[in-house]
Amino acid sequence: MKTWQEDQLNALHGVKCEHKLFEMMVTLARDFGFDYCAYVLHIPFPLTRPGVKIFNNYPVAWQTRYQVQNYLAVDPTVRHGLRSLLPVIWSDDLFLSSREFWEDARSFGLNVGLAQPCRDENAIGGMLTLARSGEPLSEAELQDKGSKMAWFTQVAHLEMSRILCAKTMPETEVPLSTREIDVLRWTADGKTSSEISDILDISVRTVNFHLGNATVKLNAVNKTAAVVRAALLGMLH
Amino acid sequence: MKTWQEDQLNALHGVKCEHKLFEMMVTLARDFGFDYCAYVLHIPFPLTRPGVKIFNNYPVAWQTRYQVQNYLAVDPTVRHGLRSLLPVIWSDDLFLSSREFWEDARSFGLNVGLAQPCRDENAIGGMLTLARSGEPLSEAELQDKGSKMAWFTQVAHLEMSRILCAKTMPETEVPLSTREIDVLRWTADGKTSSEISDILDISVRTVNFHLGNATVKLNAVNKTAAVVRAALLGMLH
DNA sequence: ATGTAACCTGTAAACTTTTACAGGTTGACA
DNA sequence: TGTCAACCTGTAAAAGTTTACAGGTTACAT
Repeated sequence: MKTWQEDQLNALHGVKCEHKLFEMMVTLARDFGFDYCAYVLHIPFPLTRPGVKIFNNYPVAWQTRYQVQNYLAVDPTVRHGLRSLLPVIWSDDLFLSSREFWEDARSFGLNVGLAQPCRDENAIGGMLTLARSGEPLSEAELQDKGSKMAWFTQVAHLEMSRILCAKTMPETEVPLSTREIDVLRWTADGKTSSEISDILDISVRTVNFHLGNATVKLNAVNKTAAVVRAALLGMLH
Repeated sequence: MKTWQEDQLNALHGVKCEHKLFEMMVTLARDFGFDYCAYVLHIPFPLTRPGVKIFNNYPVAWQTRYQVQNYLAVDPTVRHGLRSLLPVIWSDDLFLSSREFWEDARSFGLNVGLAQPCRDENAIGGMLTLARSGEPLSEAELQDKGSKMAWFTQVAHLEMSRILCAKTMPETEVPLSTREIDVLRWTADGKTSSEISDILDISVRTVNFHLGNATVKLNAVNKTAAVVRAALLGMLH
């Protein structure tokens, strides 16, 4: 194992293609002591059918099985990653409610693993899983690698989400005007158009005008959807 | 300097009081090689007047000066932390647009520092700054400490935000019912009550009933504010 | 058995949002 | 000088939201 340095992470910066980026992550994972590497990206739009992208270098047979059995819906690490930012280590305990899944995974040589979730400024979630067939995780290894893995996850996630956001959600790139942001912010706090017109000292018509423009820019169907998107994407901070 | 171990971070877990927690962070920062430590927590509610909490052990004279001059509004590290998750190192470049502030800070012995932002599941932002008067930051030190600091920040932030969320936003603790979440989710995607009544096969009255209950639970004034809160707080994931 | 949380439904009036229409000013920049 | 982005304004009808009122069922735990 090479010395695992931050330099190697810097190399991830600016990569254009998500597959190329994932290949680099696989190499980093190997240097880090893990044969397998998986990345799950969670784009929370639309909220009722959020997008999930999965990259992994697991055995192809397992990849197929995971999809056929729809294990994504069962996988406790994925559910964990949606609610927490703390790392989890694969264990019998973790897979209590999905024994079948866990046994199935192990039959494909996926014995030892840990997963580190993270978030970015746009409410987009990511989770890096590192795994291997052999050598169990020791306390010493966790001590040494825990924080590095969190950092690896964060850096990889920022790059992945940059690439995939631009590709799948062009509206995140459209800049809102100052007034549009003002009006959305007050709307997010529950003010009506007429209240906002008083606050900003403009007419109700103008408030609705800016709201309408922001709604179009954000590719939303009404102000509620617009304001949720803008808020989650961090445009109102 | 003691060996800086993850164990020490685990000790942060479960602390009840934010001041006690910050004291522990100061100790960790010292062991880590920095005399000064500052933590900024950003609670994005209401969006038009977000809450900011600051903890630091800077010289008292500087703390006063920072407040009197309202440097919070100028401080480029704070602005950076609101938009990015990457660390920044204090440098002439960073403070280009606020030379006065930077010179003032250095006159109080704040010469060397770096800041690491982070986010949690609830859209609450945090930023840890570590600083000292002496020894400049070397490449080797950054290599060694970068990922540890990110992890330190993350762990400290989760604890801080746990403590302060419960204290300042009791509505984050109130659990929403399944139906309330369903209805809020569809609303967040821009569906009207009558569309949702078709989707869930319930009456329009019932949709509005759940929306109303959720609005009260979330301490919001209307469904728009309710849905933004729920979404930012991660309740709709 | 009694309570409790979650769920479900109706009506009506007052208010707010959405969507058309149509028109204007200002300041920056080439 | 012309173009552009950002800003501003009006009216009116249709659709949606909010807030009262008032009533109900079901499942589960003490």
